Amino acid sequence: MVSIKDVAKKAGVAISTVSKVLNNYPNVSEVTRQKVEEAVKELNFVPNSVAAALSSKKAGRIALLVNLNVSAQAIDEIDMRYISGALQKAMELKFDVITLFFFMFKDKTVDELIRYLQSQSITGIIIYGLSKEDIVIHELIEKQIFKCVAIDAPLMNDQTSCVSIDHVKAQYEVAKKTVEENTGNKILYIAGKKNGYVTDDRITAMKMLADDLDLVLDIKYGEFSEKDARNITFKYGKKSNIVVCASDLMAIGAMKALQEMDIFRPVCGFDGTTLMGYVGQRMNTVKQDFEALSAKAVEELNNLYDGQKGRLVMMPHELVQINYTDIIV
Amino acid sequence: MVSIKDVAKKAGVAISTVSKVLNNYPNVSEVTRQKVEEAVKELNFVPNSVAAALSSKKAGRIALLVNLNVSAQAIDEIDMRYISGALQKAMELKFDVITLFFFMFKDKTVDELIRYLQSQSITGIIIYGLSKEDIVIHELIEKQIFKCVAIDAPLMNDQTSCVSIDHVKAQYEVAKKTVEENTGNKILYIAGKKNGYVTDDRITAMKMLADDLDLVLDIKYGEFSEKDARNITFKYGKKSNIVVCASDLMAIGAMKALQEMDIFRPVCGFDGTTLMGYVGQRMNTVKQDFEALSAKAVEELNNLYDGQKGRLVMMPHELVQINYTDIIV
DNA sequence: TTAGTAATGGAAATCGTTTTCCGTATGAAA
DNA sequence: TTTCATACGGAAAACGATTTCCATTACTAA
Repeated sequence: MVSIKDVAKKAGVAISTVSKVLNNYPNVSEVTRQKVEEAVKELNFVPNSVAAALSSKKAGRIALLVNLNVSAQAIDEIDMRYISGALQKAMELKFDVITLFFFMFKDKTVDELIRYLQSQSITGIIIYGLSKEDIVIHELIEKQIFKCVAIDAPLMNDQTSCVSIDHVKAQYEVAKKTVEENTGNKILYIAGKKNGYVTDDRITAMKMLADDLDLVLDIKYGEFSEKDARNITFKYGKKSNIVVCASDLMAIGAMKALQEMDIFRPVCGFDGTTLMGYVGQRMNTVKQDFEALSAKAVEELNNLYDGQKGRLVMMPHELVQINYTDIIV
Repeated sequence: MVSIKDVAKKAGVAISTVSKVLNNYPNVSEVTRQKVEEAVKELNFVPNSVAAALSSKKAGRIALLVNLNVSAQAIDEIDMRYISGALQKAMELKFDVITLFFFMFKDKTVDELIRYLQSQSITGIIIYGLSKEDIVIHELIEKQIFKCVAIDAPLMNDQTSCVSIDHVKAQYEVAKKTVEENTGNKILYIAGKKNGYVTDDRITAMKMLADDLDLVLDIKYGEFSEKDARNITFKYGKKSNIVVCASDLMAIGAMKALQEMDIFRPVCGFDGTTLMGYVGQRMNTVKQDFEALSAKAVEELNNLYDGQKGRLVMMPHELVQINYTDIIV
């Protein structure tokens, strides 16, 4: 294995000089820089990131901390897309990524979690799927030991940023559009899990809308699952004119229930996932670019490393109308 | 951060002794071992795995090398389950895992890939989603630089094991059952991607079955996607009595096409994914325990580290019959 | 008692970087 | 020419483990 030492020898400079070139330090003359870069190329040198992580506290080893939507018997396209977007961007920015799941730390204390992360020389974290009940993670963020970016959870401090779409606005818009395109003022809103940040935002939006358009709003909580939405729709669907769901998966569940009850109601979804392929009727939904969101999160983490203070980064969303045949054929 | 040095001091022994205790070396008396373990507990010491990886060539940093089924507009529950199973087991066995995707190394040479892995101090690899066309990965395996476990690809050498279900047997069984439960001898087999290891195994099975039961077999290749299966079924479904698919997702596509053509054909799937929830008709399928497969792969990698030679590890599968209502309600 | 061997613990080198700190060279200003 | 500041490059100490090799000690056998 070719090391920095070999490069130094070949270029006829000291190890430290090579390191400076590699990390874009200022105090290197153009001539030396050239020599080093040539040697790097000739030897096909790739720095050992493990060694770098060990010696440097600011080297970019980051953890992707994911809360899988396990309870929902869901097909987690969304998780996958978040992960993939983050990994791609991380590679681009030369971060090392370790993917971790919440369930791995069930019954662990913050301190245990911190020690684990430190044992991995991790200095930055990207979190998603966080709900208000995940106390340990919240404690972790508060301690500000690591640089942190939360996706879809409005948590900010000096070391912590948040990347998210405007869930209030998005939910408001998509629901408004659906209401305006149809008739009736009795809305069944199938919300997500209680105490989810996203859930609460969207409920806020629905209440605003109900106020603005003089709607009667019936809110029911459920997992982000087809099953829960289906059951809720069976119970309460008949009494309403329109069903608004907190996810596309839920929308499908609602549609299936309606179909089985042999009644029609406009249904509105959220997420814009490829699940849309399974939709049996036309529906409005909010399309999120999950890859872009998580990529942005990695970028923002990079900004934090560069000394920027934590902040809220808003990403755009898109209103789309889905029709079964649009997708599949 | 508490280091091995602190533990040594607290226990009143040398650093090397602590390391020996930690790694279960023989030459340590019971008394010393006790002292050290006590110190570890009191200080809440967790060894820094990055440092370990740097100093030791046998420390367990492994890469999970995944070929995402991107082309298929698929919802990759399967990928997710593979990854999650592997991560869990890896954590149990104290491996560090880095998750990598094939597409990250597109247009890269083997040597570049090797250098990258070495730069990460990676010594073991788990691969899945490998097709016969992924030349670089095959070269990587042949070089035997890393310990390797391939899932669903029968590649073995001293450093390489394979973990898989018996795809020939499974495909044979599930198709046979479906044929026997129904009438007709004209089978449309919607195979997976050409040059997939799994695809070829299953085609072998179908040919055997055709021979044994005197069937007329029509084989069509496609991506593991709903769309491809749907299109194929549109074209060739009518001419056959039974449709056998290489995945559940494909089975759904086939069913939808049949539904749209307003004809009925028994359809048989493969995988036993939660996609089953979307099935509109009863179907037989092969249930794979993806988590168990990838967990086994990690175990097997561990065996390789222990000096075992590469080998083939067969995992069990299960024949199940799915009905829409079984799943959702 | 003595020699020889095995069990045990410790000192120090090593892994491949980063980073601090210091010395020298270079140039400009006096 | 001398002086001083600045730019540059190098030596060496981290980082936190593992591992080799050597020095004890303890024990057995003669």
